Amino acid sequence: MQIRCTGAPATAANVAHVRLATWNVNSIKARLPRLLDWLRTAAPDIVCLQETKTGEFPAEPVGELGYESAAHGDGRWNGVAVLSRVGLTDVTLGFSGEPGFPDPSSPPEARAVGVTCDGLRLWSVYVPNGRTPLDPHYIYKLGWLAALRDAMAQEITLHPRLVLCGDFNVAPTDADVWDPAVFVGSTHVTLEEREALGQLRALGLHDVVPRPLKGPNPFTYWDYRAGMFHKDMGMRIDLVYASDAVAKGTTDAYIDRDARKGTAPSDHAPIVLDIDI
DNA sequence: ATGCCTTATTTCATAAGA
Repeated sequence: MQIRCTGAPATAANVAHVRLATWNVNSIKARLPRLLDWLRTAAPDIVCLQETKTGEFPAEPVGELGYESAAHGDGRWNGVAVLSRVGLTDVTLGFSGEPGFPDPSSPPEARAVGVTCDGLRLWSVYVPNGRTPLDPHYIYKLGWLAALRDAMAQEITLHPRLVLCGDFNVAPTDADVWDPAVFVGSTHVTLEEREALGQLRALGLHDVVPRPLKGPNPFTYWDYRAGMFHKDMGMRIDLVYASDAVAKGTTDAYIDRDARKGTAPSDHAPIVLDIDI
């Protein structure tokens, strides 16, 4: 974070700038070369990562670029992390009341990590997929989101500058999928899932919709198959939910679709926010 | 053009993704 000293009177407070990103990398191991390249060019101060898919986070190579890291991983699936070059403290792995699978009392999976970076409280989350509305994983997804809501209700009272971001595996509206008709009867678009997002927003969190760099759709995910990216047949399922203070200070938010191109991309693109505080 | 699926693992087959 850079501090711009204007020399103005004390009533005009100095403005701190931070560039924040969130990106489902679909394996940090497979994506490490692209992540490192992207860190150099996009120059984010803080990066929330999802689907790292490892218990052994590559702290050293990202450290060489100046980033501290906090990682929560459990092996083959899931895994979340945060990188920061503006400080990284108060790391919380998972949240109070977080359910597991198959039973809520099962050990929680590695799907949430909370950190504090230079006055911002951040949560990087990877919400359960749900598979289908008739699958036990769907009940798990709804229970996980309800527990997340309760945890964030506490967090926002403690941290007015709160950002909850990551892969929510829910498209907030029909405009957030390339063809709503295709998704009838599927997970990610049901009323219950969308109401769960509404419960998060009811806490005072704002859906910061990023601008696409091409075309009208703010999609963040495109299936690898059948040239979906090239036809812009995607979904907006990666979300940034920001408290008032953070949302009001956001000067830009965009989807870095270039990161979805080329050799060995993730199936998700990063969202980048520029924030003045 | 951006180009028609990818990942990790119980690895030459499977489960999972959304």
